[in-house]
Amino acid sequence: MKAIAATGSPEPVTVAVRQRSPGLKVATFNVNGINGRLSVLLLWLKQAQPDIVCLQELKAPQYKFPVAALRAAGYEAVWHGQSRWNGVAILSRGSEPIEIRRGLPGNVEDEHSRYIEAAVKGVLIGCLYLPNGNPASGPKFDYKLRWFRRLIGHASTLLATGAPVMLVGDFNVMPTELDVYKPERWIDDALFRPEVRSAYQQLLDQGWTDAIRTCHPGERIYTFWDYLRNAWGRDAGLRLDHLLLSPTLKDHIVAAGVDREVRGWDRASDHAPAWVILSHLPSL
DNA sequence: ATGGCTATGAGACATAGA
Repeated sequence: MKAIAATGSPEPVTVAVRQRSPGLKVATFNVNGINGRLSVLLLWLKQAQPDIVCLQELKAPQYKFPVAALRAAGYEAVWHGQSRWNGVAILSRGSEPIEIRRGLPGNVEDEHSRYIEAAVKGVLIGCLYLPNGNPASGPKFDYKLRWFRRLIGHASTLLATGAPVMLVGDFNVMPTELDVYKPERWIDDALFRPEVRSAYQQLLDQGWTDAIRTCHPGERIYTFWDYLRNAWGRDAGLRLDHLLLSPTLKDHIVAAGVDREVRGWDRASDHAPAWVILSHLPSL
């Protein structure tokens, strides 16, 4: 809301005017333990003021999600917790996300909490935490590839709806050499293996737009720095967290980026938040 | 190649992360 002084009035009259929205800010943040990281998350929410947030690696069972603290900060949430590992959530500022599904179709045996989907502020949001897959090769790598196949299949059905959709989260993939501080060191890693990069490319080929890369072609941008070996101090980073936009949304990109400084905070996650701002959409 | 660090759940260390 914005106060407008009506001209000609004897006194300033406050008129409620719907402020022109600066746009819809959608962010993703692998928090690496939502309870251990709560102070960092709340401070970042206050500073960054995202409208929609996808969280990964909650590392908390369903009942330990800090719903009250987030509500006090102005966010409603849907989440899929899991004890110790994984866990994903979608936050929405000032409105209730409408949960559409949890878990990807294609394997009822898969009990990892790695995907949740909700309708939020007129956009369909798929929040994902793709398996790490190390060591490659092996059963974990196979699981990663199978999970990726299921994601690609579901992504195509989402696109077929024609709705404004975003696939947002920790993809555990560096898409190109530009996304790795030292590509030759990562050739055989599950995050950079050709099969995985090619799967990511297949996703883009369906018609998805990588918001951060599109806004910053040719630029070295990272979203993750290992806790080990002073990776943050050396800027030895990886770009793992991505925001993919359906064709309807890509023409509305205003800006995209990474809140790098958050990685330098006390008790930081090993990931930094990444975000995109979309201009006002007709449907919103 | 290894180990370095950090989280969780447990109440020591095992396991996963990337």
